[in-house]
Formats: sequence, structure tokens, C-alpha cells
Amino acid sequence: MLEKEYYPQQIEKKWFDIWEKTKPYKVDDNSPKPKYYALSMFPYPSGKLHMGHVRNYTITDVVARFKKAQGFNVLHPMGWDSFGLPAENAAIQHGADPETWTLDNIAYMKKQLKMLGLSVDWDREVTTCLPDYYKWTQWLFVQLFKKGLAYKKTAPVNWCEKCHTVLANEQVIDGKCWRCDSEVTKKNLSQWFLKITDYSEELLKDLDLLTGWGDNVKTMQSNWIGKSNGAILKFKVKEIEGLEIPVFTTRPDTAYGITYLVVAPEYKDIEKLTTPENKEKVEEYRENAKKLSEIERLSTERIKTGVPLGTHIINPFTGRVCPIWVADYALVDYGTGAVMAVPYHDDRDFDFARKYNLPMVQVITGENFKEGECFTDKQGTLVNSGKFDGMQADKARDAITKFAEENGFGSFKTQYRLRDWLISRQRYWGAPIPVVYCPKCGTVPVNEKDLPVMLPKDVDFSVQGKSPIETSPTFKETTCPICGEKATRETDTMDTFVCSSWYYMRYSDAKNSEKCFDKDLVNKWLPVDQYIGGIEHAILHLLYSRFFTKALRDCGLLSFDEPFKNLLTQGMVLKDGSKMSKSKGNTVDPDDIYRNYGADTARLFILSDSPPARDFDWTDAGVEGCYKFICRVYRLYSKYQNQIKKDYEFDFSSLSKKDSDLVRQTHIAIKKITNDIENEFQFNTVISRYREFTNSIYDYTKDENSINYDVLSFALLTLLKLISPVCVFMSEEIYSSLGFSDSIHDLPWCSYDNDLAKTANITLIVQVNGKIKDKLEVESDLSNEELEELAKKAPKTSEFIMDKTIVKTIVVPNKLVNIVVK
RNA sequence: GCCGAUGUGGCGAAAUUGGUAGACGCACCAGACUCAAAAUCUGGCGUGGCUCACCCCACGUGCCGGUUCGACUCCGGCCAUCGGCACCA
Repeated sequence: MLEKEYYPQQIEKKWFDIWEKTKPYKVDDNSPKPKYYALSMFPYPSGKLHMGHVRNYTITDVVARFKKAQGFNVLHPMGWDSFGLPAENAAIQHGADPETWTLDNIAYMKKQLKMLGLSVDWDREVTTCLPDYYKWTQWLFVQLFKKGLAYKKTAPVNWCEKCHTVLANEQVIDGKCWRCDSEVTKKNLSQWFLKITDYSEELLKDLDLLTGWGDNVKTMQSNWIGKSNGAILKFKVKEIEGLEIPVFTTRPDTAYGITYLVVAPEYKDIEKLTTPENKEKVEEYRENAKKLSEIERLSTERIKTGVPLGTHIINPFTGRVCPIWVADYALVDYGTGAVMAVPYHDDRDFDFARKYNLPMVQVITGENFKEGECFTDKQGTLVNSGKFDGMQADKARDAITKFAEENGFGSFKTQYRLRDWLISRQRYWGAPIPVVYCPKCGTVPVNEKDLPVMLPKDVDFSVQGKSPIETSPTFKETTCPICGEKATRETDTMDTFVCSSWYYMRYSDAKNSEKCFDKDLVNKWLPVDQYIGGIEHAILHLLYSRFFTKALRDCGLLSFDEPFKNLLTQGMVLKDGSKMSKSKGNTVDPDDIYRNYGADTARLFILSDSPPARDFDWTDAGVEGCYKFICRVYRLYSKYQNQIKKDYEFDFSSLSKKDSDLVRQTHIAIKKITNDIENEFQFNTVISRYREFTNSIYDYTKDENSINYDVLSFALLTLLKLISPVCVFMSEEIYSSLGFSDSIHDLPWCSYDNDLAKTANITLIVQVNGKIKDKLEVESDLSNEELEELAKKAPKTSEFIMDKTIVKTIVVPNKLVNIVVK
């Protein structure tokens, strides 16, 4: 029996307990049904769920439930991105063990997720900080190492003093640390990298395959990869026999206009290129450049500075002798670290040449050209360029490069902005990089049988200035996997983004203790059919995962090219117009919502109002409204629970108008809701349809005496199934109380009859010259001639057309008639 | 500077293919029920005008222009907001 009023707390608790025991969402790898893989970006176990999580996981859950009802074998897993700095900071500040801190948080958040009613197969749970997972992260690192895709080099890297570790380029946002927002500096260190640049072209090109991704994310990735086509031109140094300076340029067509050359302060040959009389000034300049922060150095506002080295290059095109300068507007890690300067046709060179009185030569002319002003148009005609004079600039780019190639001082070159992925971190709470340094054998990966390299427990978190892992008396000393002699372990751990680059593969075979995953299983379940998460991972996680997929494919571990077929980046959850955050004090605790309204209300509300990709404004009134709606739905079933027939039966053709209208409304509801879900998961309109349909049923029951209970049963049982992916607890409670012994969540999705999924009558719009003059209630599916006749006879139209000539009449079936008169 | 997205009532928004702009909800207003309140139910709710009690007219989807019988939707040009990239040669 259903209570008269809805009590979410009791009902949700009841089904929570039942589902804990019955595990209704266990996935069968061998099901003959077609597979569907629905995936949420897994959370970092920070302590408690926030509303962003609730939104993310509710969307994915409704997708998973909908696909399951449509007959798919759905994989909907969940796990924990559980390595990372917050756990370590908790250890430093409160003396907690990072593992205990993390696992406690996981336990709490897992309960919160279960209370949200997610249809997750918890037997596939993945926790990246546990040895049964990071063993395989390490194993994969070894595979990449063997394949030459993991390597160690000394390079100027991003350093965050506050986090006391290096960072990948992707983790530096506007010169600041992505996590703590403090300024990043450059340090020259020996670090581990993954060779993502080997895949620059494929990562860029395959964006075209990702038709299920938004353009915003694809553009961001494409910008980040930053491909430019151009040329390498090589210049002989006049004063030093045999020394050449290569430069990368996208404008070889301007090569005749070169008047000087710039090298970065960190340029490798800079000392050779400096003459004794300039040495002091150059040294001073380089020292100053080193002191500048990244933000200062990269600011476009800054006035350019530089000093001459005293040496020169010879422009092979013109024979002109050009001075070499050092200036920090040349970047050491892009292109070759040296730039050819063409002041007349490049803004930066122009500013610099003006300031230091360097000569300028015009080599391109065009429509907007003005004497004495920098002319940067890429279209134009060459002048002062020898045999290339009169050539169009775009043609000249190829011709001049070709000329340089034939004469041995240049070649075509494609340059990418993407850098290799720096993965070492000088922190404790991560997967140890499984490498040993042997004085005899060099850098050696740990034997696979010795994995995992366990994180040591005997560490002191209070140390400053080095990684806590270094304090372990037992970790560092080991023996060489090859020669067995004394050797030392690598003490750096891996960037957590390495762990999260393959977790979605592990779900396909989460408990395998022999392999990272079975090849058949990973190929069966992947790629992910629908991936859902925040836009903040547009570059970081999504780019790294794409790289991992391609790299593991080339290691022979799997056979697909892209991990995520469709991507939905959900908007943020706002309150009072700004992002929920502790510092602003505008957060909403899911536990409070569960307690006061129940998880179904939270699910319903977070899906309503805004489409998933847009930001969502959380309001207390909105929650209240959704709760009232749930109660309103519940009351319908509570009131008619004794009249609802499990085996309803009716003959449509003999129904009264009122009854057949409700049957039509039911079919319309199924059609629209199904379409809205399939059309980019427009859950906000799905929920509008729930309300519309519920209102129709209320209208129907207004006159108690004329209710046909077969028709009402059809409508109510349909509504119950339609709403079940969203209101998972209430729908199951009602369904079971009506005496059904199975679960509403196991029922197939509702089907509709297209002929019945429309109203019996339509409103015919009558226009004269495109302006609405009348609206007529007419039967649907009349012929064009009949509609035209009706429109012309309508009293309101006839007065408009009386004394005019009808030029033409446009009829849109079932919609409108437009009479054009003169 | 380059690239991407967005722009519709007081607010969140809706509108397969060009065809009733504002569905559905929030807020608000009025009525019913009640001693009263909450809850619930019913109705109203873009702007302006009128010879106005519910009839009618004009205007209205960021701005300007175009295509069309007809434009939130298509085309051209702007503006604003948000996001990404950027001394990248």
C-alpha cells in the first residue's frame, strides 16, 4: 500500500538497503546484447560530494538507465582518482596517513553516491592509489619506456615552489600553478617525460573523427597542439667557420627582408656567438632574463629588450650581413630558439628595430601598405626579392623554401606547439616511477615480476625542501635488476594524470591480477560510448587519455584509436550567479538535500531548468518546486492505487474523445521524451514533458465519473516508466506497491505508435501576406485543398481578401495556410 | 591579435526541416478551501496602444541590412558577454 503522502527518507532508505543486497547493476561481460559504455569522469576523493559531482553522475546515470531500458548491455562504472597533493598536505598539516585519509574519504563519498541511487556496478570499482591499480600504472610506464616513449632528460621545466614539484605545461595556467595559483618559475632539472609529441599530428588529425565532441573542446585541443607550417632556414655565422643558426619561420616569403637575427637568452650556442667585447653585457642580460617570472616574460605589453652579440650571419638570399642579437622575445623551447627578424613585416621585429635603430627592408607590398608602417598582411606581392619579385606571397612561401632546399640552406618544416609531457613529481602520494639507477647498467626499469614498487610507509612528512619519500630509510637502496649490484631507486612519483589516463580501460577488466586488462575485454567495451565530465579537462585529461590510447595501441595492448566516442562537457553548478565554492560560502551540501527532500528531488532538479552543457543555477525555490512535483506525481498513484490495472485493455477506436485524447497524450509523451533524450540528452525538456503529461492526467481525472480505468492505467504506468530513470526510488516504490514483483528498472523502454502520437485536432494558422489573421480548430490530416478552402471561408480572412486579388496560396500540411494578396 | 561558444519576458528556459515566439517551471497577482496560515486546487502573467472589460491593433528573439509569401532559425556586416590560445616567429 502507498501512503497518502510521500516520505522520501524512508522510501529511499528502504531501496538503498535492498539494492545493497541484490546488486541489481552487476554487468555481465558475456551478455549477447549490444554493449553501451557510459562513463563519468571519476572523482578525486576530497572529502564530500559537491553539486558538480551530483550533476555529473546524475546525467550519466540517467543515460545508463535509458540505454539499459533500450536493450543495451550497459557498463556504468565508478572509481577514484585518489593520488594527489591534498592527501599529502593533510598528512603534513594534521599528521594523517595519506592512505587512511584517502580511503576514509572514499568510504564516505561512496555512501553518498549510493544514496544518490546510481546504477553503478560497484564490483568494478577502481582506486588508483591502491597497489592492485598502481602496479599496472607502473607496468604501463615500463611498456612505454621499452617502446622509447618514456625518457629522462635535463630541461628547463616549470617549478611550483609552493607545491614543491615540477609541473607539466598543461598544468601551468597563465604562468601560475593550476592547483595552488602561485607563480611558476623555470628550473633546469633532469626529469621524466612521455613522448606525446610523437603523436602531435595524429592527435590533431583524429580530432576530425570525434564527431561526438563539441567544437569548443576540439578547438582547444587543436590550439594546444598548435600546428604551423613553415620552413627551416639556415644561416652561416660570418665570424665562425662551420657554425650555422637554423630558424623556423612561417613567412619564408619575407626572407629577403631579414636585417638581423635574434636568439633566446638560453640559446645553446650563445657563448660561442658572443664576442669578448660584448661578453659582459650579454651575461648581464641573460642573468636578468633568468630572474623574470614567466608571467613577466611572456607579457605582450612589455617593451622589448636585447643586446647585440657582436657576431653576424649572412643572409644567403641577399648576401646581406646581419647582426645577431639576444632578446627574450625569442623562446628557447619553440622552433629552434632563434628567430629571423623582418622588421617591415612583423610587429615584434618592427618594435625592436625601431627601438634599437636597426634597418628595415620592405619586401611585400599590397593594398593596405603604408610607407613607414609595419605591413603584416599574409597576402601581397613580393618586391626587393630578386627573382621572386612580383610573385604572390602565398606562392612565394613555397617557392622560396624550395629554392633554399635546392641550395642546401633550408627545408620545409611543420612545427607544433605541443611539448612532451613532464610526468615526474617530487611528491610522495603518487605511483613511484619504477626505475632503478645502476652505476654499471645505467637507467633500468624494474622487472615486471617485482611490480608494484610499493610506496614506503616509513617516511617523515614534516621534511621541507625535498620529497617525503626521500626520508624513507628503506626505499632508495636497492639492487640492479640486471646485474644485481647495489643501485638506487628513482624517488619521483608519477603525475596523477598518468593514473587517470587509463582508468576507463581498467573498468573493462577491473579485478584482473594477471594483466592491466584483457585485450578482448578492452576491445569489447571500448571506446566509451558516452563520456561526461567538466570542461576543465578539455586539454589536460582528455588529451593525455587520447595519447595513452594511441601509445598503448602501438604497444599492441588494444586495437582502437580513440578512447571516447561522444563527449558531453557539463556546465558548472552556480548559486547566486557564481560558482559554488567554500570561500564564497554559497555551497549546498548534498547530504542536506537528501535529508530534507530525498535524492530523487536532487536528481530531478539538477536535470531541470538548464540543458546539461550549460551552467545550472541552483535555487532553493527550484528544489522546493521539484519536491512538490514529485509529491504531486506520487499522489496520483496513491489515490488510484486500487483502480490501477496491471493488465489494462482497451480498443482505441471505440474510446470516447476524452479517453482517446489521453491515450494520444501518452503516446506523445513517450515520443517526445524519447526524442529529447536521444537528441543530446536534453533532460530539461524531458522534465517539462513529465510535467505536461502529469498535468494532462490530472485534467483527465477532474471528472471522477467519466474515468476509464484501463486508459488511466495505461497513462499512469507509462508515466511511471518514463520518470523511472530520473526518480529511481519513488518509481520503484510505487511500482512494487502496485503489486508488481519485478523491478521497474528492468522493464524495457516504452514504445509509441506514431499515428497516435499526435492530437486529433490541429490549430490551423491562417495568414494573409504572412500575418496571422485567424486560428481554426480543424481535424488533422486534411488535404491541402480542404485546408485552403477552410482558410478562405474563415470570416476573419474573407474581409481581408474580399476586394483583393489572390496571387498565390501556400499550404503547410497540418499547420498553416498563407494567402498572398495584392 | 587569432579561434570557439553564447545573446529570446522579472528569472531559468522552449521552439526536428524557415511556418502560432515565449512550451514547462520559478517569482509575482487574483480567486477557492481555512477561524487563520501552510499545503492543495483554479485562473492570470512580453511591451505599448485603443473607439477597451478579454474584442482589436501595433511592436517584440543583441544591433544594422539582405533573401523569402513567411526569419529566433538562412546569408552579409557589426556589438556585447564567456571561454581557449598567444612575444609560437
